[in-house]
Amino acid sequence: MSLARSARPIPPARHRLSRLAPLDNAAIAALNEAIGRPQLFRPRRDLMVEGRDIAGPHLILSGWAARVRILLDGRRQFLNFLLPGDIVGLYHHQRPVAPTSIITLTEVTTCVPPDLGALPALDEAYAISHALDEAYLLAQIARLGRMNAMERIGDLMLELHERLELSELTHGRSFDLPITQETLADALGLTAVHVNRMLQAARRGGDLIWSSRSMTIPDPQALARKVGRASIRVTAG
Amino acid sequence: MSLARSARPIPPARHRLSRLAPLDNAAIAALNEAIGRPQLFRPRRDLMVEGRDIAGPHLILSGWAARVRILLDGRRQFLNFLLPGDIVGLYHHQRPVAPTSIITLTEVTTCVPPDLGALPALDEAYAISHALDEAYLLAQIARLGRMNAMERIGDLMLELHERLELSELTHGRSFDLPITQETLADALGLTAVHVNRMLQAARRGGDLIWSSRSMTIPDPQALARKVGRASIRVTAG
DNA sequence: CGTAACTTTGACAATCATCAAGGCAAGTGG
DNA sequence: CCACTTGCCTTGATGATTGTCAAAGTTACG
Repeated sequence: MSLARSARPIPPARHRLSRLAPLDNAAIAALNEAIGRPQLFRPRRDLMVEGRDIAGPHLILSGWAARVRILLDGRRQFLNFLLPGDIVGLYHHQRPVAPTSIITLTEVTTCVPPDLGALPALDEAYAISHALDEAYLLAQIARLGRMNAMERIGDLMLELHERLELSELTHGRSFDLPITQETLADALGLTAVHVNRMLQAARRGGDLIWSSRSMTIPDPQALARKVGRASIRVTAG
Repeated sequence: MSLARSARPIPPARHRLSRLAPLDNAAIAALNEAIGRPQLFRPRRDLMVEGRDIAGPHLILSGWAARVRILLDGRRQFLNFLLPGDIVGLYHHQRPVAPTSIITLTEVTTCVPPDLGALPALDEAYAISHALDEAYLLAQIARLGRMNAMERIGDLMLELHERLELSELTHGRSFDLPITQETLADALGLTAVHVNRMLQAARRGGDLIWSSRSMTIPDPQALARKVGRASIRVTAG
């Protein structure tokens, strides 16, 4: 079922990183070796704690995690979701400090990505991956700042579908959404109650169908038009 | 007056980059040379256009700019502000594409920052600068997602004060805020009318005093406590 | 079978947006 | 020096969106 699927790691040759930049044999071998030493985390564990030195970077192999910020009175905002293929904690400077905590939402496996600067092909993939991360953060800002609840949900679902597709983790127009409505609310800057109502409205409108942890977008193009969304690119050609 | 002050470039030796990492003589010389070839932009000009190849990176020397995203129906969201010392368009990968447009808010001077990879000391400063940028984007997400109008304004003003202080562009508890309330609204995900009301409430409460393009924070620490804000760090030690 | 976590529903309240109009200050041209 | 325009700030009335609180239903799982 749901969790089992999201827990299956991506085979190295089909790994998202190899989609972002062509990897030579040395890079694939290094990646393969890294993937061979996975680390397992249970749900609701910290991968990183805001303000602490970064122990080591993580390459997500399976499962969902999220960067999170918690306000003093307990309000919680998820800054972005971390999906298989994503990299966190890889910085170019000395003694980096984690800008936010990272918490696992499901069971997660990670590995330590091959070092920066060792393999040019991988460095290129890292750079593109990083640029993509930035682009998605910018998208999140526009979503929270200028979209209403319905648009936020549609836009985020399209984004997740787009990102999961890069790792072959979609099933046509559906994908596994192994999180609760409360988690979704914390990512969208809404309350769980309102997310619930909007999801029901979206189903009535034929825009989104959510059931048993699986999300279906019956007509992605129509939804993209409706919420005014363009897919995200960071390189030319 | 206001614009004149914000148009004075930062002397290289006191430049924000040299605050982020110790620069050796070679780095300072390279920076100095770059600053010697400034480019001038009038207000409301594009420094970069979303989706286009990045012509060249910019190091902001004076004035304010902003990354912006515009929705199909014209709604506008400023993603972040770009202040003197900030760098944009510097990527590690081939053929980068601009993830968002950048527009000048005031008169702006920029220069082309010295190339990546040429000087280790500068590379370190770039990396730290980039990590700071990311941290401020994350702060913007939390602001838009989970703070109310009053908190957003207070938090943003504290952030701007903190950032401008790094370049010695503050005057004690005041700083130049050379933008309109509508621009502020587009950065805060609010309407200009509501920003206006909240600014008045903030003045009545003694939290913020805005007049003739200058912002004063009578008691920054008290305000930080009130909105639950911690200052931002990206390196240990 | 029972418990805990999650989803759903309803009534009501707060926050913020919208619309429309007026005021004020700076600059422009007669 | 005075009308006139323009951009920006301010105010009021009203409404839509979203939050809050509380309770009941549902599902997963031991």
